[in-house]
Amino acid sequence: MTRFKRSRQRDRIMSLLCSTKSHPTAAWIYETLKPEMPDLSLGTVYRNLKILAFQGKLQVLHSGSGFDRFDGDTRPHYHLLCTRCGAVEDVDLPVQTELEQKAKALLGQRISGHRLDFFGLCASCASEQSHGKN
Amino acid sequence: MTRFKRSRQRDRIMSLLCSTKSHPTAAWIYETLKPEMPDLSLGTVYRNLKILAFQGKLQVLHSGSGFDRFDGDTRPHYHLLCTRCGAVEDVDLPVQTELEQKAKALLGQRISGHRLDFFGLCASCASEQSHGKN
DNA sequence: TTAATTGCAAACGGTTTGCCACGTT
DNA sequence: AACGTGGCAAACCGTTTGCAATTAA
Repeated sequence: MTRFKRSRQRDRIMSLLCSTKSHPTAAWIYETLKPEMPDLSLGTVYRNLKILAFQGKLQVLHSGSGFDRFDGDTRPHYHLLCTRCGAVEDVDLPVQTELEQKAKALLGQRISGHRLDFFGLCASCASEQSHGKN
Repeated sequence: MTRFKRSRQRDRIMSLLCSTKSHPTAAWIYETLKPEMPDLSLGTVYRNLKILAFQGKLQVLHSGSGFDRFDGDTRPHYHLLCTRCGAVEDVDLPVQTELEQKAKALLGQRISGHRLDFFGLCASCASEQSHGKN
């Protein structure tokens, strides 16, 4: 795993990730690509996601709901985790750099980053709820 | 699972959790209690952690490092996730309520909470590193 | 030609669960 | 007596991995 060769599968996984804002799971990527790549295997999806993460071309999101999600947007940004359906939505709040300053004031210079996740309802669950169709 | 009965095992798991700030894993709890409760099983530890979480007597921390950690301190507070050894440390930064206000300004009233984790070195890894004993 | 990549299926590892005996109320 | 709980072991499920065949460079 030192010098990577290109592969159809990896290219396609990356382009799919860049074309969506849905922060997909490995299973969703697999199922989405399966029709156009009938031989694709789930192991290949996982292997390539790992390589792409290692190359810094995607972010892994450990949402806590059991399975990981993957984000083709590698810029630091925050997320909303839907407490109803598990979806992940971007929150376009500027990165709050002062949080790390405050933490450093307490713990010293050993902070290297932070993650901030909001909990609540994604757009679609919120609209369903307000329409009373539970 | 409607009306709980007390049990030796659950009481002990809870008291152990309250006596430590180490945010233990289920496996650590199991191994720590095993000497004094030789018949204890890991399944029982998991079952009781789940019940205690349901009762709101502990917090589950999805650190993202594979296994969950459990926190007997149920007050909202922040954590430092050690990027070297996986340990979890408390960060006594007051809860930043304005973060949710800012998020609500962007997304509307569908935010119900947030979690903020810092990444960096725990106290013990930081001191090892500064002493050059890598 | 050489070494990374793939598909497949088996293995992994943290967590959950079915079963039946036991303990609590 | 009624029913939650415990121990045990098997099942679960997202993810990883060993292997032989394929493919990129």
